Amino acid sequence: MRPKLTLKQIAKELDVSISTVSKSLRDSPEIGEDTRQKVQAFAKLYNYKPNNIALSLKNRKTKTIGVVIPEIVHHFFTTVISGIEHVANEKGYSVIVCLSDNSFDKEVLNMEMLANGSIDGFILSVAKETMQKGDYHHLIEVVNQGMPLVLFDRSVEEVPSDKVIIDDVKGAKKAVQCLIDKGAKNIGIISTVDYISVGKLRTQGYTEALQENGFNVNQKSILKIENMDNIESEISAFVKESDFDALFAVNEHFAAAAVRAVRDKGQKVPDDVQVIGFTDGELSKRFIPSLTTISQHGSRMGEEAARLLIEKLEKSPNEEESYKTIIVETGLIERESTK
Amino acid sequence: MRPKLTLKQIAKELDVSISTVSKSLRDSPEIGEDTRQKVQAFAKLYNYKPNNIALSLKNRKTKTIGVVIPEIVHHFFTTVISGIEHVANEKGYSVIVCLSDNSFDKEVLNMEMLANGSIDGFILSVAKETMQKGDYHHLIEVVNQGMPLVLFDRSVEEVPSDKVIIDDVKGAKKAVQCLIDKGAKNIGIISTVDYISVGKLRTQGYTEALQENGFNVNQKSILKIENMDNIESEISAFVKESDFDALFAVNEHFAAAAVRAVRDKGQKVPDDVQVIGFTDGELSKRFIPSLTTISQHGSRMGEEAARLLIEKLEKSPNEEESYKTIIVETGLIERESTK
DNA sequence: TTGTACGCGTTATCAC
DNA sequence: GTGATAACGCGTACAA
Repeated sequence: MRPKLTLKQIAKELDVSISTVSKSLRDSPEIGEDTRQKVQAFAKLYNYKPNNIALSLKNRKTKTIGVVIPEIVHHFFTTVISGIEHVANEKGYSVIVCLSDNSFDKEVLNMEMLANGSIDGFILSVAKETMQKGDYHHLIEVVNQGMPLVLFDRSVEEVPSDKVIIDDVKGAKKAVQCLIDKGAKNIGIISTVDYISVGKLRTQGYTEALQENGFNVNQKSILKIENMDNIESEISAFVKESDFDALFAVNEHFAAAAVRAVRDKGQKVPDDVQVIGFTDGELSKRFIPSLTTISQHGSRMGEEAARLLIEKLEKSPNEEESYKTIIVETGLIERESTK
Repeated sequence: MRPKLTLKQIAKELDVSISTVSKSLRDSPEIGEDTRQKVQAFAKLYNYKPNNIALSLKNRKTKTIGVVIPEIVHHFFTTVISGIEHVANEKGYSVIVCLSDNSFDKEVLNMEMLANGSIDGFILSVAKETMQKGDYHHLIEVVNQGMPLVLFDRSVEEVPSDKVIIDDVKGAKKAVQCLIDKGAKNIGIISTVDYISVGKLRTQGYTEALQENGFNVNQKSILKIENMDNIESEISAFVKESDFDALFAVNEHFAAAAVRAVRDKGQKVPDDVQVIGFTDGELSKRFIPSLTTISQHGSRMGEEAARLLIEKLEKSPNEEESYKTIIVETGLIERESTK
């Protein structure tokens, strides 16, 4: 077992001073050709790499991005991570991923842990419980400390920061309009409780789209799901209750469960009931029937968020502060679950 | 904007020495009651937290685990991350996640980046390209440097390290036996190319199970898929070619595509053709018909891997070296895609 | 051309 | 009881 090499060891080995070694490796012109060669050869031979921790301490920069997300099982979040990773690595940054499990306490804890020097900036999507409480002082705290923060997807207005979101209202309208265009008359929505911003906004888009097309909005056509534990039965009951000819689900799990509920009721998708989802994941693609959906471009959101963060990290500190909000366009992917 | 507080600043503010502050905060008995109170009050008020980077440098420990996985879109890997996160956070460790994108070069690069002081140990699943090349010297290198490494899922014998794997052969046999027990006579397997260890082992299990039951093994009943890009058409052609009454797929994407291929052929699942998958993900659960599958317990694998790693990190260095291999049992989850 | 000294933030050891 | 000093590994301004 051969432990990592340090400048000090090289210096001792070659019988020169530490700074000579350091300078040689950084190709400083102060150092003579021959010593430089010698040192570089030695370093290469024994595969010297500077210690990141020491560099971080010295430069007050870790070249690491902290990502905090509510859960990783939603395919959407994994695509976001993938996008973040992609541009981060490209620019020489590492990515620390922490899961809040949708818990306020875990979110706070994770952020404290990371904020104490481990990272240069945050990319975060707010936990469900945090939105429910409406308590954002841990977020505001980090930006006050001068640590850049980019919020994505589940964003909150109260926090002054860069944001990467999609236009949920517009996306939802797109979905509902699509259903209407295909002849739907009685459209139900399967959404989340209102304190989840995206659920609220998508419900709003649904409502607006109906109104703009001269439809009535019936509260019985709106299902708001609180937790993911037994969505099957909730959705099944909801579908049985009314005579829908189309359903709009705010995520792909809901959409898949909706299809099942329709079939359990003895109806067919898309012939009797059309179904449209939100977020384009593996499930939507592989499902039978494959699911028409509003695509959220998770990896692009991740890329944008990373770009935004790194831009802020690398700009000179005397530039004036300004917060951007990037709205990633949604798309409509038509597949088998609509006519 | 208020930057982070350091010991030095507290010392200056309170007009005492740095070491007095440090000791006070660590409740050292050498310090007088009143100064200690004063310092602690001040630190609490301004929310002092020691700088992780400085601690890492001092302690030669980062309390961070590096996880390198081939891809994150496979639901299996996300559950593993989730498991790792879980026990790591519990024991005060952070998790850095890096994606190799199944590329040898990215795997090497990521590992080098992390190995230079950023982390205390690795949890890794080998990239496809790496297995193909059979070049593991970057892995061997890190263990030679004394950095603990735990391999999971796609493990390789050549590397001396702890391992967390499932018994792929046994799992596959379980799947095939299940099909045979349910009356299947002509079973096809949809697997990956042989250099992916799990694909090879599961194919082996398939073969053994058939032989043990007195069936012939027909090479035309074995499909080995190289890349995920157009599995649909490959699987469709494979299914049309033969007259299978059951299919065993080595992951859930293959299984879902198999169901579709069967239906395209005009047959029904499970009535005409039974289908069984491997890995229990969202897709298998939500699919219609829901998919019978061999469960891989990804999050348990992650937990075991993290436990193994942390155990090694925290044991005294003079203990003798030994490598454990933990085999996580597979389970059979029967759902609608089998009779 | 090379080496010395300092600082990043922390803790441990030793001196006062 | 309190404070100065060294050390972790590195880079750099400055001195020789």
